[in-house]
Amino acid sequence: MRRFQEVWCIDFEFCAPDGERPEVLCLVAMELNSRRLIHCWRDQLSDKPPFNIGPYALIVAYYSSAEMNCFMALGWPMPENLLDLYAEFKCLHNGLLPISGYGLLGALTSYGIMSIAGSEKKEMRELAMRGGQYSSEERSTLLQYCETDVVALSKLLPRMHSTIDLPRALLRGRYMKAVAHMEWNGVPIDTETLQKLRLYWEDIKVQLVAEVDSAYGVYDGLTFKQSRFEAWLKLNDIPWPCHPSGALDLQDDTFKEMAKSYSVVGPLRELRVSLSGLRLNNLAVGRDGRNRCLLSPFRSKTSRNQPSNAKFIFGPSAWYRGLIKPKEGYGIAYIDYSQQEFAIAAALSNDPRMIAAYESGDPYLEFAKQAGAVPQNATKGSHPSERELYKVCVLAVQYGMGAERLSQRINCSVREAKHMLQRHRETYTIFWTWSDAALYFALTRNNLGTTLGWQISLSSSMKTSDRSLRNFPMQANGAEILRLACIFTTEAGITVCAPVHDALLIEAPIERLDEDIRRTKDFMQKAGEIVLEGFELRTDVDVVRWPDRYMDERGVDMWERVSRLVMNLAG
DNA sequence: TCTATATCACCC
DNA sequence: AAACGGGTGATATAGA
Repeated sequence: MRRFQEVWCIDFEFCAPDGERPEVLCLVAMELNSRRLIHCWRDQLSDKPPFNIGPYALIVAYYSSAEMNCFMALGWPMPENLLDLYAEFKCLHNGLLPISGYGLLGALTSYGIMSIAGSEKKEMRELAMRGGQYSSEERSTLLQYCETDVVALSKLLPRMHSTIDLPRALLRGRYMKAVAHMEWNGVPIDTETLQKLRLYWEDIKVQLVAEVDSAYGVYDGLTFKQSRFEAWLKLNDIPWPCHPSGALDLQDDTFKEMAKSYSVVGPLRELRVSLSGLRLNNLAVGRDGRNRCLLSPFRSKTSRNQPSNAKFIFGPSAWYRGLIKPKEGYGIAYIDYSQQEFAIAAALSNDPRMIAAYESGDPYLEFAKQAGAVPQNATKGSHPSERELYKVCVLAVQYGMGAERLSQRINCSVREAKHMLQRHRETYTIFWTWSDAALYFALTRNNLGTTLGWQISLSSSMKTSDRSLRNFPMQANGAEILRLACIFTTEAGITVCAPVHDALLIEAPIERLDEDIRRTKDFMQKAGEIVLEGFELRTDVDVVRWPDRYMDERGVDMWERVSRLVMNLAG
């Protein structure tokens, strides 16, 4: 901290309706050396911050993506150095489950710092979210509350600072700035179609149920009644698999299996699949037609973002992505890492055969070759089913799947599944030795971390499975890599609409799109090289130019089906 | 009628 | 004891 002449703890109050950019209400800031305190209601804020944000100043905040969004709303440049105590607290206590959570109050509790009650905080947030005009009394209440958070921060920092790894903390701070950019940009949505879907969805569902359920009578309105289904099964003399609890097993897989022997349940299955999902009402789309929501950085144990599935366009089934559509004159590109976790495993373990498999361009087929399951000259076209099996096997290993489950998954005997998993062990012995060592390290040190310092601590109260620990380096380093990619791209002025775990959605005017894709791919590769000591990750890209819409291949059928029904209903 | 739990759907 | 990593969220049913 010595290098900083000024250390400013800051907090904004703001109003941010679903899908909209924030509207700033007020700001409180405190400089820690001089204890200088600044209070500003929104009308007192000019076009630049009332404090130093240059190279010798440190800006400290809790969940700073919100503060950076406020900077953007005010047209302010972002601070050079940003320290986010939320990210740091989460990193330091990840896996330890602090009793009051990972919010500011949780952090304060955890360090024994007194502050306001959670109920009061909630009340104040509600007052801020109300928006509109505020009486002078309300203004001073909000400013006062805002100050309590700043005072809390000023107490929290000295308690935490000796345990903070500053260079890496500042890197996480840079990511929070990138998050603000992405939240600010949002994803372009075809609002006309969205509106129609919202308008007619209930009718579509009713129509679907009416058509299909007349033959079964198991629906009550739009809800599937387990008890009625049970009665229907009895009536038709169909034995149905049950859970250990005795309840019917209603998984789609079970329906699929049963439909093979009892074709009469087929249409019911299709109906259930169609009705599942569609929660368009919560999708957070602003008046400007952009899908915008909290990305919730660092929320998962592996530090991935965890935005709300209901609000985020990449949350629900893939067919919803048909709603993503660039505005006139623009194009978008979805750029994702090819087999990212496999590559990370290869790079970190330095397993030569695994590296060779990745570098072949088709790791799954190459694994099948290395395992002797297909001839050396096999191709994706000549051995599609074998490739698929070995693909599932690779993914199974990444998640620590056992032979039992794998055999169900690929429809083979347990013996055969065991054999496949065994071949993975034999083919990638170096990887397995490394994975064993990582697990041993984690269990003896009660801690496991990434190249750039994200860590999980093991506690007796929250036992972490071996499978989680073995998977951690892949997933958490993958998250680090994507964070770096977000930092590089946003700082270079590329419009990033959203991060999706191993992918970025970017947007550009059509004439600049190819150039921005090229630059993004370069940045993504560079990000991988930093975390993986020079290992080169590949990326794939899907490009869409106005007036086309984005379409995920898994969603084509459902999209077309829904579109047809909407068209009929709209007349 | 509300809440907790179980189960399921979906994503990477 | 079970054995698929990390998640969010809707829904059905059971229990208070």
